[in-house]
Amino acid sequence: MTVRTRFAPSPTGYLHIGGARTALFNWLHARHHGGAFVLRIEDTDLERSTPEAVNAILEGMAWLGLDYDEGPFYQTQRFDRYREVIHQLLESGHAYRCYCSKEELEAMREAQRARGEKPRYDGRCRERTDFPQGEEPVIRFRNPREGQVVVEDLIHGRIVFDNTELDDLIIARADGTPTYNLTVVVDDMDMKITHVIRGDDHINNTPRQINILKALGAPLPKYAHVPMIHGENGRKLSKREGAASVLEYRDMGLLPEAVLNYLVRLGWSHGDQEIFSPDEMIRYFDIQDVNKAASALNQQKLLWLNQHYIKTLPVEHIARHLRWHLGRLGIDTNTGPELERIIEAQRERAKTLRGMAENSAFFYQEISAYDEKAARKHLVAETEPLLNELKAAFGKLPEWSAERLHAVIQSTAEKHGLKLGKVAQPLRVACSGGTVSPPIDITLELLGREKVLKRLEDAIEFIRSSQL
RNA sequence: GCUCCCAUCGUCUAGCGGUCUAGGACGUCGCCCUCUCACGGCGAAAACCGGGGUUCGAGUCCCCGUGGGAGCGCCA
Repeated sequence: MTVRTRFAPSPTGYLHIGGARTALFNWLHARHHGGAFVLRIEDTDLERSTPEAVNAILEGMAWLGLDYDEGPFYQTQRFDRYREVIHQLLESGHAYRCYCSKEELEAMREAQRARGEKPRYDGRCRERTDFPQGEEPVIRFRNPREGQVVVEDLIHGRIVFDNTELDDLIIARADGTPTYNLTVVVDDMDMKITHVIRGDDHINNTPRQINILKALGAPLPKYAHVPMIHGENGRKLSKREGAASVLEYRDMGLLPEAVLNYLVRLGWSHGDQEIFSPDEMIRYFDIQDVNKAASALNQQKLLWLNQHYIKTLPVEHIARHLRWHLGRLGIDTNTGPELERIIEAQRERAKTLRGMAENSAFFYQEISAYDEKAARKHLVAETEPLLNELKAAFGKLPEWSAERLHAVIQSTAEKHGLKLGKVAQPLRVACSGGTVSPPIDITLELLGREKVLKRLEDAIEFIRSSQL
């Protein structure tokens, strides 16, 4: 039987890091087995679902490169089918109408809690034969009252639930709309899902879903419940430390390759290997190797991976992403050096593409203001003659190359009995606006003679005017 | 409260009864390289939650405890 997995987010928020990993594992499992990966949007909660969230999910998946073979399917478009199944369940006696009011149910739960019991529906409408007028009933699934449900989880192993722990859950609301546990079951059945890979917060839903599946006479999928992801502090994921949209990771300047690599290593490993290309992930991934314990997010490692990919991915590939980030900063890359050359010069000193874009802005646009501290230290009276001298020498250079530039800087430093840094730093501040840039000779070469001379002139002017 | 899940360095993890004086990675701390920031190189500190079993032998299996987490909605 061919493997079929699905990712079934509810569009009530953005695609966060935990959801992204669930999607990734489903995708990997399907790809590894040459099966199909289905995307299903669980939007039955009309109140909380939004089209923006749907878009964020779709966009996030696209950015990560998690392509699906079928879907996106929307549950709101399948209400007729759910109604049909609910009827079927009613007909076969696997479901019944419940006329209990919300207040009544709340009172019941209250009493159970007071007795130290687990709150659950006691089945008081189970055998009811009268049909009160007025009240619209909900439909409940008639859960078996004896025996056990055994889940053979691919990650956790055997998990056993007593049916007495389960109650008769609502499968249709009073307004006739289906609830989660019903729609999941119907969809997984109809879409012939063979492997349900989801967060382990769903473990407790599994026996209920299995019972419904059995009542429907449907084959049972295999289950794999992946551990949760916690925030940096080891506690529940909060918005600011990763629950944010994966699109925010994109905006932050991360490469999808890095995010994917980071996510796959959260709860899964292949010996001591740290770096995985998508192809390698697909080749080595086995859902059974996934860990059982929750793992905490570690931004440092994510950034390290990002830097790794910035350093090693083909320059043209980085260029596509960097251009996008420069664009966001309002920078037109036609006004300066070739982007690929910037990347070669910058890739070893950037943790994020956004940082790289910011640090490369001076190649394309004028320096709006010198870094204050840097100017105070390097653009001072003592350095003015130095800059003057360099400017004159640069102006006469027969060839504008890093080698020639380096020679000039070197000899200037020697002539004044200075270490290279004493000359390089003022130059750097004058030409880049700050104290950080690629090696000075390369920076100058990339900038071009015209801009360098102009900026030296501006710097000299700056020194003079700040002395008044 | 009840049910279920989980437990190796700060973090991600290797380990699937002997090869563990517990390996790798991020981070941290030294040293080297160096025109800035970085990259890189070398090195160091750092963990089997506790207690009982099983076994010739336990990080690895079982039980209990402790500590985390999830679920218990006419949310998904």
